[in-house]
Amino acid sequence: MLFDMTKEPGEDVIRVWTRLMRAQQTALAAIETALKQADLPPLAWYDALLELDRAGPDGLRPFALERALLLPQYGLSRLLDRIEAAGYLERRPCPEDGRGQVVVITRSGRTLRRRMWPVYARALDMAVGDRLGATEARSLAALLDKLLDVPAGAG
Amino acid sequence: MLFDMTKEPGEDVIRVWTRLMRAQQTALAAIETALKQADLPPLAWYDALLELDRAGPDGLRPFALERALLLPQYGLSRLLDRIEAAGYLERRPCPEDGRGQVVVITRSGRTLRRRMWPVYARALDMAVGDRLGATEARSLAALLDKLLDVPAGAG
DNA sequence: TGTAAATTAATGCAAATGCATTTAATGTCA
DNA sequence: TGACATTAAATGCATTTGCATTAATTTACA
Repeated sequence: MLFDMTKEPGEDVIRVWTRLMRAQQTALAAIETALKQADLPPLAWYDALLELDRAGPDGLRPFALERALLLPQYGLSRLLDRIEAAGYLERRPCPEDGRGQVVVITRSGRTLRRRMWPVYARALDMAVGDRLGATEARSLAALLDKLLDVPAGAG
Repeated sequence: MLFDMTKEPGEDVIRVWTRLMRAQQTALAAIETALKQADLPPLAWYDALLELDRAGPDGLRPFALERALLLPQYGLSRLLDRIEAAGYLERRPCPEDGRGQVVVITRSGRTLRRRMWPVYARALDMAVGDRLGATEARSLAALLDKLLDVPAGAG
């Protein structure tokens, strides 16, 4: 038999799942609320700007960003539309590939990211940091790691 | 000083946060995909139907469901619209409160929930159960608990 | 009792998301 | 080289979400 269709997730698995959903939702909501109250854009903008800032003046290809942020292709395309319209990034034609583009953060994009960070950081600390000791944080990170997709070549 | 505005989340806190986001997103996507491929409605429908099934023939008030499912008021109102339109629940006027309603699951709602469960369960096991040992699952659940809002009266 | 405040739920409208398709360029290989 | 498959990114359209407001009670209390 290829699959055991009758196997049920145990109590503990369900407990992990419901808490995972709720913990993420709660922390995310706290962070989004903090950003909104500070008149700042949503967290997704921060994530994108951080990647672009790290990438430096050479920028990033959208498909790379797509994978880094775990966004669907059309989702990223439209996120970039909005951030670009606000002036925080530029889309340039890609010299090496006529189909593609290179996305580069602007100066005001870097400024925005720096302004967002303290708000994000404080909310994150309240939602996560303050609730865990150092050992707990390390254990939790390690356990969550097991739920992430196994890197190619492993297994 | 009331707040230390300079405090930054430590490395480990950030690691916990990014993994929390990714683990939840990955597992949720796997479950939603499995449901969709089986031509079943989204997970939110399951959650609502499960609560209503548990509540039995007396049903539940929308504001109670709202809290159980952590949905915003308008979000729940519209989720109920859709599930009701599909015939899986009924909204009845509430005898004790003229403003409110009582939401009751229908027979076909109970059937749908039962049909969804094996699909949900198998996806959940692949995303979570199979990746954790029994001890790990218990530790993870306990650690995630610390991120949930402290019950009233504690602290 | 009568009036203000609070609670329950719906809804109009704008913004975001999901899906499928399209456009344009690149890669493959007979 | 030329046809076919593949990849990069955008977009039309329907669905869903978010926000603010509204409508209809019910509760509080002066």
